[in-house]
Amino acid sequence: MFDFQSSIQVLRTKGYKLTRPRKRVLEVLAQAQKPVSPYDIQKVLQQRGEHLNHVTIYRILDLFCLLNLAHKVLSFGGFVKCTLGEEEGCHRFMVCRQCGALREFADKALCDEENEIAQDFGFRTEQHFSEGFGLCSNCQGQIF
Amino acid sequence: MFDFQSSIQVLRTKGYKLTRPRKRVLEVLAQAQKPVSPYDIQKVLQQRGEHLNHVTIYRILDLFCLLNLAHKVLSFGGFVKCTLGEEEGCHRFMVCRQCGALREFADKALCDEENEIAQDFGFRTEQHFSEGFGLCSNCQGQIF
DNA sequence: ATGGTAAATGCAATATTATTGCATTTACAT
DNA sequence: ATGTAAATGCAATAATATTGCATTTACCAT
Repeated sequence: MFDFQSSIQVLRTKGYKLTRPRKRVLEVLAQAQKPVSPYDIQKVLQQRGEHLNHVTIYRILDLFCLLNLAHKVLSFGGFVKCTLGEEEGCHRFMVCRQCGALREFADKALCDEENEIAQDFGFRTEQHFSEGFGLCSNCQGQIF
Repeated sequence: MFDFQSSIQVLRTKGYKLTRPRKRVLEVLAQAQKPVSPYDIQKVLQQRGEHLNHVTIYRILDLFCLLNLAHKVLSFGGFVKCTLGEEEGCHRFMVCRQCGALREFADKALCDEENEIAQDFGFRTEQHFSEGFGLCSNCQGQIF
């Protein structure tokens, strides 16, 4: 998961309406190479001659997060980005501090290890988020 | 790191003035059992008869994050909390979804593992954040 | 195809959170 | 004590987020 088409499937199968605004937001997320805020999304669509109320975008993003079609990330101001990961409750990102490029991944071993540590503190963890902050391959060579 | 006293040391040794507002914010962070927002901090201090301008609190928190005396966390709206961890560039939390209780920890093995995965994608990561979201020992027994 | 209906969106108002420039105050070195 | 850079306060403004309600739309049954 989740390209544009499979995201649409998720909406349909879970009984949510496939509306024009939802399709537009899905498109933007699918195309984005870095985290985007609700207002970023609005701007992008504006440029394509498509006006969406920001409230609508907020509500759509809430839904998408609920359905695991999108996530909020801490880096770059906690913006949102579509998920590429499959595993339930495991949402891991690496973010380039230079260009904002973002990759999502999932890793069960990491979750297991974190669960063990949590147990030592009496915690039972259900969701795992992580963000590695650094430089992507492109930006490593460059000098700024 | 970092109780109230050692945080004060960090400020002194790095040449930052030890002001009344900074001491107050440090106190609140040190006493907080869950992530607190800038305005949370303002309210707590208000109740103690101490008024701080919110701008000041924002600037103080910026500084504290820069000095690794505080961190921003994603859960509960990206609020801030003092750090308890030592390792450079490794900031891991577990957060109780019920009561907001938060524990910080650091773990080198996790960082190494994440670095390896990052390498496969061409990323070189410098900072690691993670949040495990679940239930603390207190809240596990309770039914809501 | 067409109409009924719940769901989704738009809009307006408002709340919350965050930032900036500049005047004033304060911690700290001398 | 006092000069000075650093820190804070204040006022204005920007950016982000939420709510209630009227209107529109997707999708179902016909």
